[in-house]
Formats: sequence, structure tokens, C-alpha cells
Amino acid sequence: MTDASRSLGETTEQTPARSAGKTDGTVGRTLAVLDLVAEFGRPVRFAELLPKAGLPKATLYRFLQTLTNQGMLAYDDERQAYKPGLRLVRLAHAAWAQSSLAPIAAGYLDQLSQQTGQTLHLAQLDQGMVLYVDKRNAARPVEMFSQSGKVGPAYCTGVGKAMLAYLPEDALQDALKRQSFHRFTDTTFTDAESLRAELDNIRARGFAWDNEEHEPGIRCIAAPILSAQGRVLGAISITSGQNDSHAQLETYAPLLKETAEKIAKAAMEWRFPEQQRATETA
Amino acid sequence: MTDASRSLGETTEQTPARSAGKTDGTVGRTLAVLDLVAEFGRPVRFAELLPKAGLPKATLYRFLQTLTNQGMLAYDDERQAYKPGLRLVRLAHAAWAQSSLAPIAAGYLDQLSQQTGQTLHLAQLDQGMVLYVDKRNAARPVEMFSQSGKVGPAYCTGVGKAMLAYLPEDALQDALKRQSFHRFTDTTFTDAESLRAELDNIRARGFAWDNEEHEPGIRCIAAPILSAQGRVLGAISITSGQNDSHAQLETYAPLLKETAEKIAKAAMEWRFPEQQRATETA
DNA sequence: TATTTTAGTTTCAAATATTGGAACCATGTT
DNA sequence: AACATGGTTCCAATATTTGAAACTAAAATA
Repeated sequence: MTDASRSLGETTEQTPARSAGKTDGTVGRTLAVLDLVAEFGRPVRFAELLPKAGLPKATLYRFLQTLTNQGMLAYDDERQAYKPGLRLVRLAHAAWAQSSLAPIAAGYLDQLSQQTGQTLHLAQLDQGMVLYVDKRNAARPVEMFSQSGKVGPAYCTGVGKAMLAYLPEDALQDALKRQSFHRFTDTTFTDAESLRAELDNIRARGFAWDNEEHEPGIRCIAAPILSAQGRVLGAISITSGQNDSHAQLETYAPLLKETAEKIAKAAMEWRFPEQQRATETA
Repeated sequence: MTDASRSLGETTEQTPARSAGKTDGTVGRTLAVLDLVAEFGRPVRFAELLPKAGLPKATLYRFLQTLTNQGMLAYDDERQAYKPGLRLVRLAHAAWAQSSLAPIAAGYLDQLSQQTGQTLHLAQLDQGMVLYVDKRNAARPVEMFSQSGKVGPAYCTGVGKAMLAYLPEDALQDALKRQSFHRFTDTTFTDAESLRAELDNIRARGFAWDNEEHEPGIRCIAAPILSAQGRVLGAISITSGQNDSHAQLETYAPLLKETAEKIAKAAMEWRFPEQQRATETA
């Protein structure tokens, strides 16, 4: 455990540096298959995985077998296909509760939700991608997991750019390398150079815009959540309904930044939690 | 892939039969460590894990290393402790969306929530435990992940007993073996014998009661979600506020059963989903 | 400050699990 | 009936895992 990186309250969240190249033996190779299955977003058949996995038939077969035995995958008999298993849901509960900003930020998001009535997102950086860890909807009660856990591109979302803007140079380089720079709309930044210029603007302004760069008609403002030492912990955003103007969104900027700072402060104070919830049920 | 078991639309969700005894080699042993860390519910230090893991020092050390490299765990520098990593949240998103009943049941839960105004739970069976996959709160907007992904005992919860009651004998035996039968309250069933009698009653009645068996003051009624072939897919429950009487809850029974049947029907029809969501963001 | 303990990390040869080409089986197709 | 295609099993070669023990770092004690 040499070098460090991102995450909640100065946490060493993995070393993405070595994730390229290093396979971590059998375990790493098996988990890569798990990712592969998850990426499909639907049950996948053996034959579909085989070319993408880059593994010999017998090896892929054994890995899928193992993962299924372990409940990390589930096998759908009817479709004869593999899909991510429920064990992951159980494990993720613990991850979300302990390694994400969501539990800390929840109260502040509620507050901001009431104040603005707009759609809110809380995100963190994971492997150069934006990982949404919580959300408040404009209208009705929150859709759950369907949002939390979702990933998106960093280079063309408000929260993504807000976080990239405050990354130290080495981490930024690593993150930039992982961006696909696919052109979603005609305002999308499509190369590292122009994105870097944008990041300068973001730092100057203290918050980021998403100017329909990912989806037409979708704009938002986003602010980074920074630790006392300036480390990037995450970001929050306010997304406009179709009708809200750019100017309208801009009026939220102070409130947004203020909320981000409150969350940052709360995250820093989150020392020695001690509390151990009982298994409440029904 | 010989024998089959539980889950959504006749899915083979893992083979718990062999999970005892079988280790699935390095991968299985490593994932066991992941579970161990997750179970703690807080960041854990190496030394705390060592006795519980039952592995040689060097081996445990390497496993933790690998898991951290892989983002399945995160290492907290300050506390010098391991906790579940964000990669799990990403993976679980896929699992929840594809392998749980939640997306299918969501609409029906919303409806039931409106009709009753009560707290609702949607659960599935995983490794003999109750895994909550969705929830509707009585009052305010849903707390997210904090509920979904949570696990609880099967033998003393409404949803748990509702599911156990409809398990085929072999699966039931396996599940019973996994119950701790800890006495939470004085109505808790504390052995397999009396629980089996209770399960008979549940089958006769078509739904289950939780009569403060897990937590004092908490009662609920629960109905199983059964496939056309009678396989247990999951269960839903309505939990009473403190003030609601037993009789009051009972009036919901028909509605509850009806909803469970609707969900079952929807789950069975859920063939060839095709739909592939874009990476909506903000 | 010196000494001991505890906690965590690295080494290395032996033991073992992993590997993957190839054979095989089952199902569906022409 | 012959032939694909998709999936499963075998097995010897080999790379990986294994864990006792040595080691280092940091903390507790003297």
C-alpha cells in the first residue's frame, strides 16, 4: 500500500494507477468478468461474453461458474444467461453506507431539495467515471437504486467537470486518459485540451455548468465538495427543468456552493462514528 | 450447473447447497473476506479481521490487498481500516435492476402505498436471509440504499416467514439450518419445530403475521409473491404504525394479497425486456 | 532512552490450484 | 443423417497461491 488517492474523509480508495496492467491474479481476472456481465445491463449468454472476455472458453466457463456459486452472478435458466446476483446488493448496502458521501450529505440534500424544488444529484468519482450515490427528484418520492449506483461520463456532466477541475495534476491526467470524449451534443467537449480550458473556467467561477453537453435540453450547475486540504470528495448538482433558463439556474449558485461546503464540513467532522445500527426490520 | 434454486422468473440464483463446504478456490476465499469486512458495518482493522477470518496472516493480508486494488474494498488511511468499496455500488446497481423484483414491483408498490399510506417492504430470500430490495415509507420520501440492500432474519419477520412457508422441503431445510433463532422478543419463534407449525398456519391463511417477533411494537402482515409454478419469488409487507391495531392491519390483507399476485403476474410476463437505458445524467 | 509488545509487511521454497487445448456432449439446423 | 453451434468436461503442464517464519514500524512499558 504505497500511494494514495480519492474518497471520503481522506480515504485511500483503491489505486487506479495499477488497475491497468495489473490483473491481481485469479481474483482480478474473475472480477473483470463480473464487470463485463454487469456492463451489459441485461442477462448475457456465454457465447456473447466469450469474444469480449478475451479468455479461453474453459477459463471463462469456470469463472462464470465460480461467480454464480458465490452469488455474485445469477444464472437465468430460461434465458440461459448470466446477470449480476443479489449478493452484490447486500454488499453494496454496506459500501454505500460506509464509503459514500450519501449518509453524510442526506440531510443537506433534503434541505436543498426543499429550498429549490429542483432535481439534485450527489456524485463521487470512481475509476474516472461519475458515480451517482444519491439523488432528489423534483416531483415525487425518490426512485431508489435505479439512480444510486448509476455511472456516467465525467467530461460532459456538471458533477464530473466540477470534480475534475479540482483534481491534482497526476490524478487529473489519469482521469483524462479514461475519458472517451464521445460527442453527445454539439456543446460536448471532445478533447482533453478544450476540457482543460473549461476546467480553468470552473475553478475561476467556483462551480461548473453542464450546458446540454451530455443530453440535449438538460442543463445543470454543479459544485465540488472539497476537503479542508482541498481534496475532491464529490460534487452536487441542480438540474433544470426544461423551462428554467440559464439565468434562473444561476440564481441557485450561492446556495449550491454553500450546501457543498456544509457537506464537506460534515464529512471532515465524521470522525470516530462508533454508532452501530441494529438490524431494524418489519 | 446441476441443481437449481430461487429468484426472479425462475432464475437459478446460486447454489446454496454447496456454499457450505465448497470454497471455490482463491476467488471464493477472497470473497469470503469481502463478506467479513461488510458484516462489520464499519471500517475494520487488519488485526480485528485476522481471528475471524481463520486464515494465515500473510494470506489475509494478500487478500485484503487484492480486494483493495480491485476497488471492492477501500482502505481508510486515517483509521487504518478497510471498508467496502464503491465498485460494489456500481455493480449492485446492475444487480438490483436485473436480478431483483424491485423494478417490476415499483408501480404496484406505489399504488399500494397510496391506497394504504403505510410503510411497505419488498423482500427476497438470499442465503436464508431476508434481503430488502425496496421500500415505501409512510410519511416522507424514501430513504434510499439505507433500506435497499439491508438484510434481516427470516424466521422472525413477516416477509421472511411468508417466503419460508412456500419453500419446497429441501430448500426449507437448508434455510432453517441457517436461522439463528435468537429470541428478540417473547413472541419470537426460537426453534425449527414451532416455526414449522407457524408456517403451516401461514399457508392455511395465505399470508403471514409478524407479531412483534423481531422488534417490540412492530407488527406487520406479509404476503408471498409466488410464480405460476408456485416458486417463491419474494414477499411484500405492510407495517403498522404504533397505533394501528391487529384488526386494522388485517383489513389490508386482501389488498396485500392482490398486490402480491399482480407483482407475480408482472414478473412472469417480464420476458424479453430488450430496453436498454441510455446513461441519463445531469 | 532502552526494552518489549503489538501490528503490519515481506520473503521464498513447497504445495496446489489454475490453465487452456482438445475432446466431448447436447440441441437445434439444413 | 450430417452438420453446425453453444456449452461442458478432461487432464497434464505450469504458473499461482500458500503460509511459516523472518522482518520492520510503531506503540506501550519500563
